[in-house]
Amino acid sequence: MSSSPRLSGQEKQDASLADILRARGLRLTAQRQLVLEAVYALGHATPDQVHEAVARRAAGVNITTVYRTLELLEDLGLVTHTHLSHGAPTYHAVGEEQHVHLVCRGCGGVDEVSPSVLDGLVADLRGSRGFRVDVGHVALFGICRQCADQPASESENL
Amino acid sequence: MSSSPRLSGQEKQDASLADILRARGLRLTAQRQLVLEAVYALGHATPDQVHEAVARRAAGVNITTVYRTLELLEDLGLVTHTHLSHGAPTYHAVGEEQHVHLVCRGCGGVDEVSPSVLDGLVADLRGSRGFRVDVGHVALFGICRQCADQPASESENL
DNA sequence: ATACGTGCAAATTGTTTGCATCTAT
DNA sequence: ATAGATGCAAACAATTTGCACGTAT
Repeated sequence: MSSSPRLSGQEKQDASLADILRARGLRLTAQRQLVLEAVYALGHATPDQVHEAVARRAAGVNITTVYRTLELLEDLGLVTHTHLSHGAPTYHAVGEEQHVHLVCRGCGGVDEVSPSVLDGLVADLRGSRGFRVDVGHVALFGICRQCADQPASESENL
Repeated sequence: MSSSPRLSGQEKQDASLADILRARGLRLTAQRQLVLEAVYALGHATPDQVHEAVARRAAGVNITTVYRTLELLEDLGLVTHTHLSHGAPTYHAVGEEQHVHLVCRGCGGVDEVSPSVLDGLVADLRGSRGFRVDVGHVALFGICRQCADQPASESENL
């Protein structure tokens, strides 16, 4: 079955998923493929958003299964999650391009920048404290340029 | 209102709280004083922990009130909150010494370091993107030295 | 006196668990 | 066939809301 070295990205996903599951004595199911594909397709997503996406492809998949599957996939090292703003965890595929989130407390917008902005910090913390920053998990809160410019005048919303 | 320059820290808290509330036409209540004092005393605390602390001083204060009061105090600029690990918001007083949290995903421990480690990053993001990082809100996830050292062998804890 | 604040209970939202059934292997 | 996976409902936890009563001003 290793006779066809030409696989699409998704086929590779599914193939490695199958392998990884098999290596653990776990089963490959449609739901697990769908959840993994959804995470890849969405880039970022909360469990709820993943559920929506999956449901569009195959109605009837329970959100409970999405939770269980995300946990499993994370355990398998295929996805991770970050905590943006409030308590909403957002999942993304491991191996995706890493990025740092800039969350504006003014407008609520989320921007992304290259993790390279953290290089100095990462080296610093590692040297001084032996702490390895997980660059894929960083979310920085603050005020974006736009919100900083307008003098917080009509920023009142209800 | 600047007639008595000699006040204890707590008296100052209460005094300014009263002033700030009055300026908005809001009322000074025992609950509001207690919640603010609890946040100062605890340093960091989840709404639940604040509630516990308040309840020790005055049983019967409802957690609903704690939520509403924390929101109010944040609105007044007296406290802020950060999101550590999962979804637990932790509140702390504004003006308290700022610090960056290092959260270890291995052992779950939370360490604190001076915000000065972010100086370079902050300047960078401000220059390149106009984004003002809220230094008091930063939590960095990763692996601490101890967990990094032991080869993830017996790191299993139930 | 009067509007603001609180307590209590119920409603929400997000996530987890128990269990009978189903299915990949 | 058989252990693992899923769906459904109920259990949970955290937070919010509606409303009548209480109280700071």
